[in-house]
Amino acid sequence: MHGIRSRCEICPVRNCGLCASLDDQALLALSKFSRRKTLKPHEVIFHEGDISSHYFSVMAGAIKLVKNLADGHQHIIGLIYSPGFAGQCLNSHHTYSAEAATEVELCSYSREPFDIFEKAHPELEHKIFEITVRELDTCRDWMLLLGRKCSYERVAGFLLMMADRLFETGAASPNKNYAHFQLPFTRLEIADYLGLTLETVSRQFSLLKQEKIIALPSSRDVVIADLQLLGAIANIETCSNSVRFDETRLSA
Amino acid sequence: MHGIRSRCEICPVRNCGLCASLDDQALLALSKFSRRKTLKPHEVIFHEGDISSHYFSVMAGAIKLVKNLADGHQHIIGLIYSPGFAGQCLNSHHTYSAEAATEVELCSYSREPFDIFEKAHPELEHKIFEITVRELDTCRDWMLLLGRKCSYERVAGFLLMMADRLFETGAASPNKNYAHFQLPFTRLEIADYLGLTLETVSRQFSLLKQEKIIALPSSRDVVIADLQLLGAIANIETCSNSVRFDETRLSA
DNA sequence: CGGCCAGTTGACGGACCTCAACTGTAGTGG
DNA sequence: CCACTACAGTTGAGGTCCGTCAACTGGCCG
Repeated sequence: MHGIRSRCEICPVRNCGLCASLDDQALLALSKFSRRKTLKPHEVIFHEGDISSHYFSVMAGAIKLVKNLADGHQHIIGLIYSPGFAGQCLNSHHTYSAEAATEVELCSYSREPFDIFEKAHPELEHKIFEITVRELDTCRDWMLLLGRKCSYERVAGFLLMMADRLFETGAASPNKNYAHFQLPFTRLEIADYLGLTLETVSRQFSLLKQEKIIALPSSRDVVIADLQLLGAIANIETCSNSVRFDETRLSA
Repeated sequence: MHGIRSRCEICPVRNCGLCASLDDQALLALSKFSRRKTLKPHEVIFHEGDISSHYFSVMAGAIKLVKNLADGHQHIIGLIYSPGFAGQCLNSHHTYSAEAATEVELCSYSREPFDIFEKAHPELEHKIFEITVRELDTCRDWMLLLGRKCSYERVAGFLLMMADRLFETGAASPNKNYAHFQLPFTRLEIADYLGLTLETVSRQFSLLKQEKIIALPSSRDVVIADLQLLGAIANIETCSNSVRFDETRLSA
């Protein structure tokens, strides 16, 4: 019991995740049906179609939400970073899969006791509600990207999102015009997130590099040299309106 | 006072919308800062960037959520039918616009009193939470459509969604293999919803018609002749894998 | 009748996908 | 140490789906 208690006290997301809404006493009760897990990249957390038996808090790292297609391709419909929450709240079955995108630390909660606990703690449900609303907002932004933007803009949007992560976590200063980070994804994963192929993603990386908007010391090592310009590209309204340097021009 | 009370009592969504979570007394309190509105198609409910001052219940008809692009194009990121809910719950400003898709009856609530009221009525927040979770689910399905499906599949998916509406509202029997309904949207609106152009939408309608999967007595009057087949097309995993009849084949 | 708008259909070009060859890096084993 | 494999990533060639532009049809209304 004491062990559980102290486990939560040193939790990295005690004050910013789900649990931030709970006092110590409630947290202790919650911890009784929670379990900590560490996963390696690509380990499956739950699978599309499975019965939803647990909820998950992301304490460190990131997980990806995936819809699988019959031909082996997949589409990534969401990324959840720490502090984050995943799980099917109303359905009995999962409508998508989840797997570790990086090395991940999770806190898993058995669904039934959690649901009961949640009813007794409206502040917890409110917290999950907040998370869901934000998720819906980013999901709708992504719909615009998938529905209306060309590959160049999509990749720019993706890199911008990655850079924003740095600022959110305080790992970089938002008023600077550059950013530097390690990509935790392969070109294929990025493609599956952007609705493109890995070749197209690679080409757009190369273009951005040639335009000196980014630099690639190695393929996973991204330096954004001009964040403002990248932002302008990502928000360009239509592809044809944008003045951009494509392969035909470069080869001319 | 009595007028307001009786107004809610005859409300078509009293027992299925937001208010279904409330007893008569709470409903009376809510009605004090609510107002009923009727809008014609294309009337704007709120605009992207505006301060969010109201929430809305959709009592009859449908509204569309829209992101506008600089070039005059727009992308429809969601449709909300009765009974439904719209409004920006956490942000101070709207991140998208909303307008009447059909003739619409709304119930609008001033945001500040509603937020206070909601805190005192967890069952209301729970209801909104439920609606948000479902919205997120359909949003993620739509991401798959936008990211991975070809125009033929998208249009099939759209028509299927329209048909599902009939079954949900009880206007048709779900075990039948056909459906018949009036489209409340122009080809352009459908295109803006599917991330296509109106010409492409029109072509796919024509293809489906030639395949005798649908019939079009008039352009807005859709008869789905083979719902199962339409469903199979909509869920086809990749475009290239699908055996479908395209223009090249038809012209051969 | 003419004007207007929604919708259809055709011709053409371009962006992206497919297939394929190649490079670079890391790991394994002789 | 080098050969060999395996895999991520890059780059090229060619084809196709869909967007663009344009002409045409049909219904509606003054």
